[in-house]
Amino acid sequence: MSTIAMARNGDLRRAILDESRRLLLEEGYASVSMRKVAAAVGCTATSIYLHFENKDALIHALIEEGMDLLHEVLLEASCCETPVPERYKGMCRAFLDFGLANREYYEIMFQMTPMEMRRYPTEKYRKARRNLELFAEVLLEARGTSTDFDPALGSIVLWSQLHGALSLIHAQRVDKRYDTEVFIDSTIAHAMCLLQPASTSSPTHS
Amino acid sequence: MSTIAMARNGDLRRAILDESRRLLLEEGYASVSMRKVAAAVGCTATSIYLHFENKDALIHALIEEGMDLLHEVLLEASCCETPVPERYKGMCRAFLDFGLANREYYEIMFQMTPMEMRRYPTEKYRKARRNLELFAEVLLEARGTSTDFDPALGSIVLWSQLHGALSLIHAQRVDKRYDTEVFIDSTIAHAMCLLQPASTSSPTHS
Amino acid sequence: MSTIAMARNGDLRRAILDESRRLLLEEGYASVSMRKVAAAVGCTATSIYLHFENKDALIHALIEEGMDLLHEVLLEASCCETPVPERYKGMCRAFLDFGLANREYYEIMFQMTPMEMRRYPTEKYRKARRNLELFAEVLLEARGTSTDFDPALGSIVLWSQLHGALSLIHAQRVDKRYDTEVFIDSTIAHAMCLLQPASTSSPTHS
Amino acid sequence: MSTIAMARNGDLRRAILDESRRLLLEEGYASVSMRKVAAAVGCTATSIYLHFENKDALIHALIEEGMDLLHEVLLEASCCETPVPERYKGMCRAFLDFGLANREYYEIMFQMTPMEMRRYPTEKYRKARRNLELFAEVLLEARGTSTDFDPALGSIVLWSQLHGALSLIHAQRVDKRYDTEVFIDSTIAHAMCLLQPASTSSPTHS
DNA sequence: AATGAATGAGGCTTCATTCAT
DNA sequence: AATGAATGAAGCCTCATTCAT
Repeated sequence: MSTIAMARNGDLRRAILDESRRLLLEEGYASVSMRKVAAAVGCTATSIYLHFENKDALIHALIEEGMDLLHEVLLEASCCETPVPERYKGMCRAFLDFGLANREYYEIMFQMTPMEMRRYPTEKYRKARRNLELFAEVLLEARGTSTDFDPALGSIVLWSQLHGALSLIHAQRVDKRYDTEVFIDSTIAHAMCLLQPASTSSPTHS
Repeated sequence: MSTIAMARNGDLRRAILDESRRLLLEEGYASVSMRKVAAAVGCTATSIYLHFENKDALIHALIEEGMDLLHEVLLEASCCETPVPERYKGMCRAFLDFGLANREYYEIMFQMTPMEMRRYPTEKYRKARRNLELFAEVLLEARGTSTDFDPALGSIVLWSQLHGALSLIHAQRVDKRYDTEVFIDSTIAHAMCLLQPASTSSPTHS
Repeated sequence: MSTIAMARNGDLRRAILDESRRLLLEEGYASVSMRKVAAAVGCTATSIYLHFENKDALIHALIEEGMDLLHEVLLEASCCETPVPERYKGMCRAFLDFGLANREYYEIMFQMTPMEMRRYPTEKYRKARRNLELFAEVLLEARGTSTDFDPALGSIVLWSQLHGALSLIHAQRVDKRYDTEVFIDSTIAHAMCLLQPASTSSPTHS
Repeated sequence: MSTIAMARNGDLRRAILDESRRLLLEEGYASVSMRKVAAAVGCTATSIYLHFENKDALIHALIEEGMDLLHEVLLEASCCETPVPERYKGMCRAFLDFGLANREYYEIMFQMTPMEMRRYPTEKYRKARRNLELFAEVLLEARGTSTDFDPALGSIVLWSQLHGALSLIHAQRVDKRYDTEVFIDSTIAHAMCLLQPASTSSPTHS
C-alpha cells in the first residue's frame, strides 16, 4: 500500500480523479464508490474526503474535466478556417467521436438526472454552455439570424439530435443490422439540414 | 399496516407496478428498491417475489407496459387517413408527448443500459421494434426506397433525434430561456427534413 | 404445471421423496428447500406440508430410505455363505461403496448433528442400528466374545473407521496423490485387523 | 450497546473470533451468521467486514487457529523421547482429546465440505498437512518403508480412523451404552494395529 | 494530510411456515 | 387433497459518511 502511495507523490487529488475516471470508463458508474476509488488509488476512503466534500463533488469534478475535454475537442474542430459546411460537419463528428470514445464520461455529463445527483453547481453549467455556443456560432455564420431562425435554439436542437444518437448507441438500442459507422453517417447527414432553411414546399396544413 | 393492505383489495401485482412507477417518477431509478416498493405498497418485500421473479422482472414488466402504451399512441397517430406530412408530424408529436407525459416509463424504456439491468428479454424487443416500423412505413410512403434512402435506417435517425430531445428535457439540460413547447416545435421542424431528400447543392451563404 | 402434476398420478408423497433425493444428490443439501422441492415436483410448497409435517420430517424420511437402502446392501453382502474374512471384507466394501455412490445421502444419514436437525426420532434409530448388528454378527463369528472383545463395541469401532474414510473423501481432504481406490483398499486392509485379537507383542508400558 | 462495546476494549477482531467459536459450539455452523456474530459481540455486522473480508475469511481464520492449536498439541505429544508405541499412542490420544475438547474447531477444520465454503486457501492447507506428517514420521520409525507399507498413506488411514471416531461422537451417533472413554480406548487399540505389518495368515477361528 | 474504526441504512434475495379458500 | 397469498426472519454484503487520533 505504501508503495502505491509513494508513487503518487503528494498529489492525491489528482490520483483520485485519475482513478475515478479510469474506474468510470472501465467498470462503469456503479464502480465509482468511495471505497473502490480509494482502493484503486491506494489510500483510505476517508482521505478522499479531504479533497472532495462528498461523492457528488467528486463526480462534479469528473464532469467538469469531461466538459473541458469536450470543449478542447470542439474548439479544435471549430477554430480552423475550413468553410462552414465542412467545419460544421467536423464539429458534429468531433462531438460524436467524443461520445463514442468516452461512454461513461459522456453519461455522467449528459445523462444524469438532478435526481440522481445533487444538482451540478450553476456556475459550472456556464462552462458547459460554451460548447453549445460553438455550435451556435457556426449556425449563425451559415444562416444568420431571422424571425425564422434562432442560432442558439438551433444549437440546442442540433445538440439534442447528436445526443440522441449517442444515447441510443450507448444503450445498445440501435438495430444491429446497421453498423455504428453507417448510423453515425446518417445522423450527420440529417444534422446537415440545419444549415439550410426548411424547404418551403411541403407542410401545407397547420 | 392492515389498513393499507385493505386498501388494495386483491390486486397486489397492479399495486406493485403502480407504486414502482411512482417511485421511478418521483425519486429516480436508483430509488426503486424492493424494500421501498414494498413499503409504499404496504406489503412485505417478500410478497413482491410472489408476483415478480426478481427486481429485473419487475422493471421488465414496467417496460412492457410502457411499450404497449407507446404503441397504442403511435398506432392511433399513424393509422388515420391524413396526408403524409401531417401524419408524420402527428406521429412525432405523439412520441414526444408520450415521453413528456411518461418520464418514468420513458427512462426505463429507452435510457437504461444493459449493464444496469439484465438484458431485456429478446422476445420483448420485437414488441418494441413495432414502433420503429410505424415510423419506417410513413417514411417509405413519403420517400420511397432508393440507394440514397433506407426507410428503416431513417426511422432510427428520426427516433434518435426525438429521443435526444426528450432525454435532454428529462435531464433538465435544456436552457431555461426556451420554453419546452418552443424546443419541441423546433425539434419537430427539424424532424420534417427527413421527409425530403437532402438538398444536393451546397449551402449558399458562404 | 398441470402436466407434471398429472404425471405423478396421485402419489404426491412418493414424488416429493423422489425429487428431494434427486435434489439432494445432484445439487446438495442446500438445494433441498421446500420451495425447490415443490418446484421440481410440480406442486406448491404448501402441498408438501400435507404429506410431511415440516422440513425435518421430510429429511427424516429421506434418512429412513437411506438406512433401508444401506441395510439391503449390507444384508446382501452378509447373508451369503462365503467364509468370514471374505464376507467381512465384502461388507466393508459394500458400506464404502454405498457412501461413495450416495454422498449427500450419506451425509444426512451420518453427518448431521442434532443441532442442525430436530433429533431423528428414537424409534427410527433402531432401524439404523440393524446395520451395526450385521457387523457385530460377523465379528462375533470371527472372534467370539471374551473379556478382551465385545463384538458390539467392535462393530462401532469398525463403523467409525469406515465412516472416517468416507467423511474425509467427501470433504475432499484426502491427499490427491492417492487415488480413492488406493485409499479405500488400505482402509479395508486396516479394518481387517479387527478380525484378529490385538497382537500381544508390542505395547509394554501401560 | 455502548456498555457491551466498552467491554471489548480495542480488540474487536479477537472478540469476533471468540464469539464465532462460541456460536459454532453452541448453535452449530448454520448459526454462525454475520448478524448473529455482530449481535453477540456488540458491534454492527458492517464492522466485521473491517476485520474479515467476508464470512469465509472469518471461518478460515478460525480454521487456521484450530490448525495451529492442534499442531501444538501434536508436536508436544510427538517430540518427546518416549519409545515408539507409547509415543504413537500418545499422539492418537492427543488428537482425540483435541477433537473432544474443541468440537467447534474440529468441525470446521475437518468436516466442512468445499461446497459449503469457498475452498480453504491452498497455502493454508500446507499448514494442515504438517499434522499428518507427524503421524507419518512415527509410522516410518515403527515400520520403515516397504512395498507393503507407505507411511504417508498409513498416516491418512490412521487419521481417517481417528476422525471417524470423533465425527460419530460429535454427531452423537455412538450407542449410549458405551461410555465415550471406552469407545476412545477401543479406537486407540484398533489404531495400534497400524504399527505392525498385517498378519499374513488368515484368521484362525473359522 | 491522512488514517482506522465504526456506523446505520439499505441493497437483493431465500427460507420455512401459516391461513383462508 | 391442494392451492395462492402472505409473512417475518434472516442470509451476505456494500455504501457514504463521521469521528477521534
